[in-house]
Amino acid sequence: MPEGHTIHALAGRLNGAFAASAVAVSSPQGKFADGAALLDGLRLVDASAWGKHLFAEFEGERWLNVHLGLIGKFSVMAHPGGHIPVEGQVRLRLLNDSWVGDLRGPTVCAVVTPQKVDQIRARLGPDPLRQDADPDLALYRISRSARSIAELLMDQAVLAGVGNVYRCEVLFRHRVDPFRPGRQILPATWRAIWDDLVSLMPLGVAFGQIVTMDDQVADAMAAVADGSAAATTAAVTGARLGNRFERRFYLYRRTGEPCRVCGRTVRTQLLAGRNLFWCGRCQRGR
DNA sequence: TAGTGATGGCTAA
DNA sequence: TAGCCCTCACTAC
Repeated sequence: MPEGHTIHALAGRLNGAFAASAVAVSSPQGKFADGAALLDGLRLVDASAWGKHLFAEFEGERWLNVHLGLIGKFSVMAHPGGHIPVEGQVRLRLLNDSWVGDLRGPTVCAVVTPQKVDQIRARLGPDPLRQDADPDLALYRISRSARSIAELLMDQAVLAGVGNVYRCEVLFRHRVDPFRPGRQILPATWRAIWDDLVSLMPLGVAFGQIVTMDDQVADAMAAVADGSAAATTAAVTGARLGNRFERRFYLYRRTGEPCRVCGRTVRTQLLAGRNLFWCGRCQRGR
């Protein structure tokens, strides 16, 4: 489920398991053998996320850059010691005395220089999950574009970390017509969308699932406020996440079903190669 | 049990 | 625009 929240949660898990320790790095599959050799035995300084990119800094200014793409998985689990069997195509394995991290099916897995890290970050838009994000930079790009707001929200150079689910759901939450050109989006509308993402996406990180429906959002926020989320602990121990809330959205993958607000049939259309879902009645004129 | 689509994005053409 | 990565939940049979 790799939208940005997944990668931020992953960075946290990697830090919890490996930070400040020397890590045995290998490539059981063999495709990353050269890169693994460059990192093997080095100490992990810090892992962080920017949008859907993961950056893990090792000592000696060597950075691991991972992008999960659509089907990639990176599992981080506690292990009892001894031999840990390899299952499937493990591109990268991180290992210390207590933890094992197995990466499968990524689009990107590379050792890069600090300069390259800067280069990748420079081409990404602001990430609602980062403190240093500047929403005005995204607005600048949106307000000068004739492309639809639905396309712009998915363009990682405009906004980093949002994928198809958050895109569909946040446009509905603000009743914005997904086909409206960026240049016709009011700054106040953009600001409301941004602020909403800043509220919603940390819930995705905390619970390991995308939560966008008002009732679930309220429950999730209450759980975070009283400290009972405990998702970080669950993540580090390898417990299964994403089961706390029923998987339920306003629109995403609900083609043909009634809109939960007005009852009109949820529509879908391929836009820039991805399925867009929207309500033709609720999302008009904004 | 086999088949399919997907919460991406890079790269070659 | 199509292929690649080659996982995993879900569906149809």
